[in-house]
Amino acid sequence: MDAFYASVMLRDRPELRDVPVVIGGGHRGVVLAANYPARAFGVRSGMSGTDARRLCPQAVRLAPDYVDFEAVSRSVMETFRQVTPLVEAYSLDEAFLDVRAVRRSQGTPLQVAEWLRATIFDEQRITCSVGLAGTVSVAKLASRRAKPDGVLMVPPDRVVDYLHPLDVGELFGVGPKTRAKLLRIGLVTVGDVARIPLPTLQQMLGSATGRHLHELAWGTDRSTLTPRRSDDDPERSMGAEETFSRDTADPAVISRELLRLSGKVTARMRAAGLAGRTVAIRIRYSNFETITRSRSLPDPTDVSTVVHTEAVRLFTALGTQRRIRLVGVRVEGLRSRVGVDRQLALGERDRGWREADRAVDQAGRRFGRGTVRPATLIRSDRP
DNA sequence: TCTGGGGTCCTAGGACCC
DNA sequence: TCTGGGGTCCTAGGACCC
Repeated sequence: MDAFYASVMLRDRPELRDVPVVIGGGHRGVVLAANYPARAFGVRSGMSGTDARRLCPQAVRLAPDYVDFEAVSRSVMETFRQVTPLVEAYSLDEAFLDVRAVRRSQGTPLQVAEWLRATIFDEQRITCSVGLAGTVSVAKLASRRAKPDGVLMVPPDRVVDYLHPLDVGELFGVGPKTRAKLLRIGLVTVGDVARIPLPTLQQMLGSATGRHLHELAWGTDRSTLTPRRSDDDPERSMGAEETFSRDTADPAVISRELLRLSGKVTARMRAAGLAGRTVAIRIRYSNFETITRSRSLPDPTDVSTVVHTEAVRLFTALGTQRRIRLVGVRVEGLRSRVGVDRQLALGERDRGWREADRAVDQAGRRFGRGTVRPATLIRSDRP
């Protein structure tokens, strides 16, 4: 989708369509999306709200409506699946489709692309762009170049000619750090990188990363898709984090926030039927220095108290008195909860907290999320 | 008043095991 | 007397993506 969040929010606000609009970027926040008029002022997603206001003070600022974004996303993904089941959802607003096998039933890739764009515009009143190519990363590059509201095809025999003049930073997976590293040894274009011997790249970037970059430079990365997370292939991790509106060094406040985040994460895990063994916390100090600490438990858990206790233990072990900007809780090593329940019951390590969680989940489903929560979270005096 | 929140994958070193 | 090679798991950090 083109400027997804902005496009969705402007569907029913035609009067804002031609003026600069920024989604997000409130207090301590970053820009989540900017419409094209705002981009003309240099506003980009990911930039701090402060910078965006400096570049374009007259922009209209809107708060994101994720409920709407998710609804549109579901509908768009459904449209994709009308073409083929081989859809790899990459984010809320982006997916890869393998259309090799649907030529007879649905038409050429170009025809499929135009059908998708027309259908999505009819149903959701937002525009999108399509890149067509033989591999995931080249298709991704092509779609970026097709924006806004366009289609670009890069046939296999034209891939190398297309890629090699580009700046390496354009490659899907090459960010500022890698680009700078390559620049330091005089590699500017994708062609420069392609001509470097593979072992040299691997020595510089590590074996897997080096190989991957080499593939990207020749347009030979993967062409098969992994359609969907399944029970055999669940999410690897789930986490929640939040930036305080004011930095704090108060351990009670931090512990309470860890409790809130642990509850949020484990609720999502329980809803997905997942449990995990490794609890990780993330701490960002006022100077933006960010660290993680993690510990693996003997058995997987989805119990909020177990995760919170471990999170607090990890934080306490830091022994820090520094002011903190952000805390986060993440559970890694997720697997299906099937078979985990019995093991926990035998150990009785969670002493009824599992049942408490279940009751909270049920109350939440019936009366709204957060209806029942730990008493310490009722007085909401987080800074 | 600079710098969100949700993820994935890779690297490197050390412990540990056969 | 001098100590291999292969593998897994754990932890911390980092790069990248939307």
